[in-house]
Amino acid sequence: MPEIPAADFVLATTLRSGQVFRWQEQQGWWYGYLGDTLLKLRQHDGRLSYETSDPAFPPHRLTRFLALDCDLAAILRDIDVDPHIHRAILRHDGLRILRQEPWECLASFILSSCNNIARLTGMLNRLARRYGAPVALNGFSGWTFPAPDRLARAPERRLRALGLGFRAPYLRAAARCWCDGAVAVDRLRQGAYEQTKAALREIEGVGDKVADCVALFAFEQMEAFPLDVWMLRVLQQQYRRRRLSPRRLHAFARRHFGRYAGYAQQYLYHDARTLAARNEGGGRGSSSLPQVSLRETIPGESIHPPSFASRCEAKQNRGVH
DNA sequence: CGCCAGGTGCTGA
DNA sequence: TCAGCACATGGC
Repeated sequence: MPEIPAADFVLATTLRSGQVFRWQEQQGWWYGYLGDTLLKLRQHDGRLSYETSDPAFPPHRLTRFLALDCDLAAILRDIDVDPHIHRAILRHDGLRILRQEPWECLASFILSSCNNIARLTGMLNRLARRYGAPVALNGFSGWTFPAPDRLARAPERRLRALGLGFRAPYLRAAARCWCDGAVAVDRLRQGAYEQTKAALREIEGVGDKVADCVALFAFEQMEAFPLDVWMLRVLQQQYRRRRLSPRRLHAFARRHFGRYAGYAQQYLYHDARTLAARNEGGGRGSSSLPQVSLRETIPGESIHPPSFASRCEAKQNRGVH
């Protein structure tokens, strides 16, 4: 069985940190995809054992995907600028930002909007089963993620039937864009962050947040700082930046953390989510992060404004019957 | 059963 | 530049 060195790295933390959604652990092995290759990984003693469905799969492709060629310690030293990020680093050291296949990354994060990871995983797997290709490795079998031209041709109602909801037309539009060659994929890795993000935002259905995710997780733009509801809460509560619009929060975070802001984001994001999970068992709203909305909670105020999602539903219900 | 989920595009001020 | 709104659905 092939192996590669994997120092300063924690596979499980990395794969569970919300960058990828179709990897799963089974009997001590992690199964997932890199492009059309099915991979099987296990970490032990600072090394990584792996098998693949592709006999010609070169080891350096795995090294690249897992970003094992990066000096993680140096990156973490660079972003370790305050007590909050320091705590997150101590808790999740070994988490690395992957280098994903751009198309699957883009599609995944388009579908992530107003969604939770469990359901997103289901949506992606249903898409793969319906439009992808079967692939197997030892006892494990699955489907590769569909190429963009397959999804560009898929009727919107078929996509909706897979449970994509209002994201279906966004995904289709992005698939068309991708096929049309409207996206200069090769350039996105090279250029400056602003250029990459602007190019991604040209795609219909891609806004600030998804563009930052794809820039960071697929195009090695380490200063990209995806600002989702979790990070909004972190910045508002831990960093006491209330009353700032999302735009200004984003600018603050990039300034505060610098050239590896994306790494800081990922550590803070993962820390907030695992903290929330830890608090599930205990009190209800007693945990530090949940319950606060986009805009503001005034210190000492007992009433929280309604969250984004509940406001969405209130609107909907009003229109019913 | 109600709350929430790694948002985006459009509109009007 | 920013707030408010519609958009659909299921996991927990």
